[in-house]
Amino acid sequence: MSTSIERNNCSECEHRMMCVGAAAGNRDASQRIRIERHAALYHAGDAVSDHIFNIRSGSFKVLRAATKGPEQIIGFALAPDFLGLDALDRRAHANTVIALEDSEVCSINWNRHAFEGRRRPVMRASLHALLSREIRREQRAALMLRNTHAEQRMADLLLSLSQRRADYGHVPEQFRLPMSRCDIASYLGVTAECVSRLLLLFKKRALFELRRRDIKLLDMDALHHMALGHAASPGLVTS
Amino acid sequence: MSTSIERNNCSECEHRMMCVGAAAGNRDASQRIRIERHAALYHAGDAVSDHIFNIRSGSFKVLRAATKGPEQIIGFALAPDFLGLDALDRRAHANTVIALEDSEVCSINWNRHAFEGRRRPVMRASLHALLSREIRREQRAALMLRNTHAEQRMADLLLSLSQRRADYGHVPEQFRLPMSRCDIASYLGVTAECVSRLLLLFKKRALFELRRRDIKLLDMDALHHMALGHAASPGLVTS
DNA sequence: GAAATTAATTGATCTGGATCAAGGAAACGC
DNA sequence: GCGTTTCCTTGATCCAGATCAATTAATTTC
Repeated sequence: MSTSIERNNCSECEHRMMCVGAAAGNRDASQRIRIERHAALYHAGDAVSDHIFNIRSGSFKVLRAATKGPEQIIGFALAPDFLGLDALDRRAHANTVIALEDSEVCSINWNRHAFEGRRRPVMRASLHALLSREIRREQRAALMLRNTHAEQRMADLLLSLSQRRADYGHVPEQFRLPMSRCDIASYLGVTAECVSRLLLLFKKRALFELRRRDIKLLDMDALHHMALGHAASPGLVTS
Repeated sequence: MSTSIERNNCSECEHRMMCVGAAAGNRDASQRIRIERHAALYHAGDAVSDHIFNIRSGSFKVLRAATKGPEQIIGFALAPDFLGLDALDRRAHANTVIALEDSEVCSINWNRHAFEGRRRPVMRASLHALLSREIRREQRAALMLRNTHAEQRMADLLLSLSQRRADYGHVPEQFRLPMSRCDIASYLGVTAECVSRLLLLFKKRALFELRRRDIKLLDMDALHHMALGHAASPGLVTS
């Protein structure tokens, strides 16, 4: 459960096209940080530095230390997502971020690059864009949660994960779920039992193949249809 | 259903302490816009100008034109909230914003003030802060929706409305709900019937007085307790 | 101000998912 | 390797909230 830090040369970084750090054109804009599975990038209550984090590889869960009972997962972050955008004006983080697998992030001093120097319009535009996009992403997540049927939520999550892989240039229909069933349940606002049964049901309907955490989507159209709330067929119990 | 526009002098504006427009110190940074009840500030699909909107009086509902069925409400906005923060990097709005009562907003050209001139650190800091805060607000809304029990969600909404009034310097326990039961239902992700029954139940438990849309919170502690998921007593049916 | 809409309430029934309760299967520790 | 822990699955029951159906109360409209 340790982290290691090293210098990073943004101008040679493979992500420079989509990274604010690189947009600043600054060679030492960022540090690369390695985080082991189950380790935290930061905890709720930790002091906020002027840094945001860009995921280079791996995945994370973002969670709120629950007032009651178990942790509540408020999101999953995959490369090339950003973390820490919700705390730019805060002294302490409100959420905890845990690596779901061995991961790497770039740490970017946004404050320095946004304000220092007289003109960095690209950089600033990127930061505004990032923040605005993050707002839309959260809105979308909330929309998903207003679906009363767990089926719709699950379909939405799977498609979202698939889409994000596609955006990153990976094959969208086959991947490994980095999170546990329990994490999925918490994110969707349902119980773990419900997740288990839903996955079984979806498998029976041949929407995907699933073995442990390896999934291969077979019928994306049906998933899309389902995510929009058109109940496909009977329910959980019936089949 | 019309809107009227007039010039606004930020330096004399009563909201200048909490407004980015005023932080820019620019006299003609903003326009004041009056919007009648039921009129739209903007519709999904409308072109995005370089403006964000600061609510000076009144209230709005933010909704996504639903793919299926009726509209889905993704949020309520009250003075002194901002609108349009989710579209800074977009050409078209994704959401529609409708006034719940006759309202006034200031329209602020953020792009101009963020980039033009060589130094407006306060202004930029404000915009970043606004965006970051909006992300946290959305995260909080999503957290509310992960509560499986409608009771918790309702309690959370009422407290949120109350809190926002308190933040704005108004009396927190007595106010008028600007939105319909139907809007509340959509926002909470439950049916209108459920909202109606919940309000009745809460009233029976003496958590508040309610006549039409005028509410007076009596037991804020109980509401807080409930919002955290500690079921107060029996359920909807029993009492 | 009466008719026509629309919003809100109330009741009865049904069901999806929670909850309670065991088992089984990987991963982890030594 | 074996035991331990954690994760996941499966079954049975129950209940909160959806759905269907009607009635009542507010707004609009003319």
